[in-house]
Amino acid sequence: MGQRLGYLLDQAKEVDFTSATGGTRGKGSSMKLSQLYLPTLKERPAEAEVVSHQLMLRSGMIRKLAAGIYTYLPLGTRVLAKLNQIIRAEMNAAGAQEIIMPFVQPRELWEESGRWQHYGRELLRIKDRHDHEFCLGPTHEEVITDLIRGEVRSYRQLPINLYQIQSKFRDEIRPRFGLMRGREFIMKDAYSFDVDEESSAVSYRAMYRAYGRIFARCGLRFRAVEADTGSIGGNFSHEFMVLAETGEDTVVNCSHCRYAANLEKAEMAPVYNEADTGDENLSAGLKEVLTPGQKTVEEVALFLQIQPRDLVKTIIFSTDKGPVAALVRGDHEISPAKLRTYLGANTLDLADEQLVVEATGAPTGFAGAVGLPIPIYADHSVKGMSGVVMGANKKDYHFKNVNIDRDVKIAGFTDIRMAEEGAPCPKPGCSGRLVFSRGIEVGHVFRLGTKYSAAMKAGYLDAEGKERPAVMGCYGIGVGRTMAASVEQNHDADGIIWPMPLTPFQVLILPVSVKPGEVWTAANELYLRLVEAGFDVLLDDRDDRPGVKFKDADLVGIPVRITIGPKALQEQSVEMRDRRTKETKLIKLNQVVDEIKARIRNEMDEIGAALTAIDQAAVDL
RNA sequence: CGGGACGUGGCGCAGCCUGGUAGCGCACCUGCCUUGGGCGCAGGGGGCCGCUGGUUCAAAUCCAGUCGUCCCGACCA
Repeated sequence: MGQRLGYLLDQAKEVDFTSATGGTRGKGSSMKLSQLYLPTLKERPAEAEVVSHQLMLRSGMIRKLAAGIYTYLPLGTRVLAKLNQIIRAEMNAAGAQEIIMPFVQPRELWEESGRWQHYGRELLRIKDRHDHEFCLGPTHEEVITDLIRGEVRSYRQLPINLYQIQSKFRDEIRPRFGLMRGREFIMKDAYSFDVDEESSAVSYRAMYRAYGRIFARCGLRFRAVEADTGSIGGNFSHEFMVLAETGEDTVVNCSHCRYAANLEKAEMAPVYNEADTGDENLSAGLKEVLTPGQKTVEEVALFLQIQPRDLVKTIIFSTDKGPVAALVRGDHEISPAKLRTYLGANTLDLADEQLVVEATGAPTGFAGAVGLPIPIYADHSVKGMSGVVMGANKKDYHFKNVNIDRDVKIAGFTDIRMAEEGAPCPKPGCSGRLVFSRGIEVGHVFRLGTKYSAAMKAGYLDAEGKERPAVMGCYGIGVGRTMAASVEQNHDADGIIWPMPLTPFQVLILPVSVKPGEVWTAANELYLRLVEAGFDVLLDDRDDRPGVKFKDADLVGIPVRITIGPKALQEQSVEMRDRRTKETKLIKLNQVVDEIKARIRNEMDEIGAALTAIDQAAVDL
């Protein structure tokens, strides 16, 4: 585990955003490709499915050791170092302090929080030689809370915010997609402790803002969205999503206002059942109809010759507060996360067959809300529906002509359906529509409240001398995943395209020949000059054919490539190529430094503008 | 954990159905040649065919078990 300290080693320099040049301070770092451990792959490794995984393997950034466990090679490590540098700068600026907590954690701590039982098989448990039980830390709430409770006694010592950049281990059911979902992965995690909710909200806003700055400084296109808190607990959270076509998550945002949420959480302005079913007579009474073996909405709709929207689905869930039923229109999807939040339940799972039979008296597929003895919650869109079809709680039967208001006892109407693209924005007065896009979750901020501090007795004495639990927040960034997300967002058919702030090197010098001669001499002179000027420079001094070097250059994705060939050199010129735009231009040797500076400044100015926008935006959380 | 697939030189794969000599491309080594987009020619090295057991005169190939890996689902930074 000693190598973990390696994260502290930081060769990457701080990029100076304030300088007019947008360049870097001091001398740049340098490397000759012949000395660099850079095993590139021509072919796609069979194990890699997603593009970031393929490209990071092919470009020699990472190698797999076991399922979901990776080594970072020199180039990957350089990217990590730059990313970590940005994270540290922003975390420190936001008032957090860096620490390093143990990776191996004792069972007792996890029993105190109750998670030794609840965390499940994701928690990798091990025994030492004395048969004492430990786990590999999947997260560090327990350790940090233990640390704090030992030292913090007074409100005068709060607030405090501590963070670390460390490996975590989660024995994922199915690791996949390379760094996107590993079992061992690097995470930046921060924990804040405050005297009360109000102060905790201040800490939260500081982190929210810091996160925005971090991802903006990485040069990534991202969005902060409202999110569900899931099993970590708490009641308020945001996810930071890097936008990429290949993202696993759906990001919902408003076409007009700044509303944004993840799919399971996204709300819609209530739409009441505007579509009357037409033929059905409102006064018609309930009618039982035979629907042998017709279980799904599609089957029943087809069988009865109606539209799915004329049906109401009844879904049974088991929660820590007992079984409940949820009602949505046949053509709608339910969001379990919304229901769980609405109920204030800790757990909510789809009922198994046995519970469905117990609750409804019928096998799955025939559940209905009429006369159902458990609490029933319905989506807004169900309100006022009449003449609809619903399960009859009896095998092979459904009801027709159900009138919700008349026939069903609803415990509450609320928004529990999955948002749909084009639905009206939930913000009052906003006329926008919901738009969907794809994203990769790279950061998540939570307000935890006192869940852990209360359970583990991390309290302090307030001004009145009264013992109170500290109010916590926790804030994570998937560091390796952010790196992968950058590749997902920035690549083309030839390889990676690094954003300037994360790139392992800013400039690649590619002499067409390394035989003694003018080309080679010019390449070396330029190399020294660019390093002196402060750039991070890689020199491809390998004695290979130019084609090989060009292919590797594109694969690895250094943003600026300077090609030195005999013809242009006659004119005291070299070729400068922009990896992103593929623009190529001849520039004079004595212009190279200025041209590269301009190129870097160009990209940094965009980032600067994004930062300004973040700083000026109101954080109305 | 349920469903699917795959383990054959460093990488990508064929061979397996129909048992008998382990093969191709890339990479690697030597020499020549070439030098602006993964050149060309010649020579060469490297594989317990994931592992264990069974069937057989004989197993990469058939059978059983086991381990590993990947994909789809339920979970997550």
